[in-house]
Amino acid sequence: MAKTIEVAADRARRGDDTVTITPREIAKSYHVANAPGADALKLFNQLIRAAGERMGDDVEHTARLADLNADKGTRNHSRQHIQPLMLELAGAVLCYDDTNNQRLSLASLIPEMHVNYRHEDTGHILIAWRFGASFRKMAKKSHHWAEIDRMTLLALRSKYSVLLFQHMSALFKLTKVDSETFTVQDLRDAIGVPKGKLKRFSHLNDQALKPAIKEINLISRFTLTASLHKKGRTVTAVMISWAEKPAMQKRKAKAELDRHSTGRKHRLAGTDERIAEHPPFPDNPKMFRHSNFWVQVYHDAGCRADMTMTAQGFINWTVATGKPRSPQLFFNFCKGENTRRGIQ
DNA sequence: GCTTCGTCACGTCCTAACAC
DNA sequence: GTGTTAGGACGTGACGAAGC
Repeated sequence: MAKTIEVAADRARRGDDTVTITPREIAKSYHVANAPGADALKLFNQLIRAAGERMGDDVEHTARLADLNADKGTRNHSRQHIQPLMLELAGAVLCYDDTNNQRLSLASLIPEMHVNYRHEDTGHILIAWRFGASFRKMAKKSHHWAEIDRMTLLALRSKYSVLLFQHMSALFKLTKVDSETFTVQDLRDAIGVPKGKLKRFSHLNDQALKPAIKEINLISRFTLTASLHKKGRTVTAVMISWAEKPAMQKRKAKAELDRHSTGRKHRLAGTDERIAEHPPFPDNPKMFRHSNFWVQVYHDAGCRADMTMTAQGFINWTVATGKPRSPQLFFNFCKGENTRRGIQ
């Protein structure tokens, strides 16, 4: 079985910047005391990715702040802005319970970070950091890796969503299970609810769990469902199950990811009906190939007919029939194009 | 500088289940 | 039957970031 750092190296060689390879132990079997906020968690994810196959080495890693800022979904960090995030990461404690060896470990995630702003006037700010010894040891030994969809993770807004998505990403690639049951305390630990906060389950559910699941379901390629296990009226455990979305829903999630986050709250609540759920179909067939969303539908349908002619055909068909130019109808139209044009 | 929006935490009220 | 405890729904306010 490939080691985590080998998989990270492989992804780096292939230039795959859509995922972050992380030790599954980090994504799942640990929890973070003094859990940082969403921005700091995203920064941590970016640092893991920047370190890549060297995440297990006792070296000082470096990255340009401009490169970190280039990721869609991150705030445009300045030196002043990144300092509190570094403080949050420095204060976060990794709690790892190795149940096989019955050993509980507590360790700093990132004990050392530096900002080199000597050349700030030219826009060159350099971030340098070392991962904590426990993290490095875990990364080196790890044979289980989690593939975390970076675009999705960076688009999430709350820390509860980020931590839940990170935790669940460690499970998505497992084929034999499709659910995980948490005790209420385990769930609090997994999503980083501070001690003494959201004391009642209803608060935890309303303010952390439900919004996190809703947000993840809107923009990721998986659908999460939470079921409550009760003893009487008291919730004793929460089962979270997951399923990969069908192609059409994945496209909707991708389209949401591509849209600006402003107004996402209303789209989550379903209260903003003015905003279309997909970009309009191009009026000019020659412009069709520049519309990523519709080109993706064309490919998903397995269409091998000429792209411009297919777009023109679909426009003609909607004009003749009065049907809407919806993704579902275009998907069906594309599927029929191979047959109509005699393409095997 | 003001407004808007989003996150987070917590309070209140009502209802329902449980223990005695 | 009654008191206690917990859940659900709803509302409010503090705070910070982004947009204008």
